[in-house]
Amino acid sequence: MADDEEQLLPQPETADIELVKVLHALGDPTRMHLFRVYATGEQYDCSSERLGLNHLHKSTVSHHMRIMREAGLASTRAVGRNRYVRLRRADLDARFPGLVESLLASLPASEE
Amino acid sequence: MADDEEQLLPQPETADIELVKVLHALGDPTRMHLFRVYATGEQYDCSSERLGLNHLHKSTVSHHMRIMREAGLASTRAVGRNRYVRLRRADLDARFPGLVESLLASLPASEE
DNA sequence: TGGATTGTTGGACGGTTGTCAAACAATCCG
DNA sequence: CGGATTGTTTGACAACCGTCCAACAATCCA
Repeated sequence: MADDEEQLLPQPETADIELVKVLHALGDPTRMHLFRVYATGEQYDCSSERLGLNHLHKSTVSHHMRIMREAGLASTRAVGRNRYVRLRRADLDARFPGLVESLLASLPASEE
Repeated sequence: MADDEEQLLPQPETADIELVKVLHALGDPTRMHLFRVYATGEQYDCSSERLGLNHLHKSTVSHHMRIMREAGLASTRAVGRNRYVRLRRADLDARFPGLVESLLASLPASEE
């Protein structure tokens, strides 16, 4: 019954992204992992095995996605049954110049 | 009974500072406020009215100090009854180049 | 149409957190 | 010495968080 389905899930405006909320979102190992994965610039659907979250329940992953979206870190595009998530890199760079870059540079070479 | 009292409270080695713990510590409005205050480079004792935390109980302030110290953000020097706290700027810069700078640049001009 | 797939929502549960208050410890000083 | 000062520790409590499960909704496809 789908027409031309493709909608962006609600997210804060760039100007409304708060640093404390961003840091709170990143202050969790799972979401920090997602941040690193998303930073490749690619998009992922939630169940992608490339996310490396196979040990977590799908509802838990959905929960983390929502936290990151509401913090302004991630953008989610709904297409059919899938959700394509990407890092809001340009928006974050505009609001917090240099932050994402230094965060990525601060990550250990290998996570596991 | 004090001899030549001046001891550094236990804190993680620079190499042991973890990014996720740092971000978790900063993901709280009170500690983010302290981070900004400490970033001036000065030192403060815990009860300083310059901290702008007069609305919080002293034990609560002590609690936040401990979180920041254990995360590797702050260093506390005990002198007599006072605790002189400062940001571990050099250590943080060494471990996470550019991070503190971009965080400070990302803070709103006026907090309140 | 009807089963399979994908993700969200609600509830439940245990663990963590931010806060205050009271008691304590250490220090300073008159 | 003994009271005042400064900060820590412990306990309590409500709120929040990460997780799972079950139920649900929406979509895809045979």
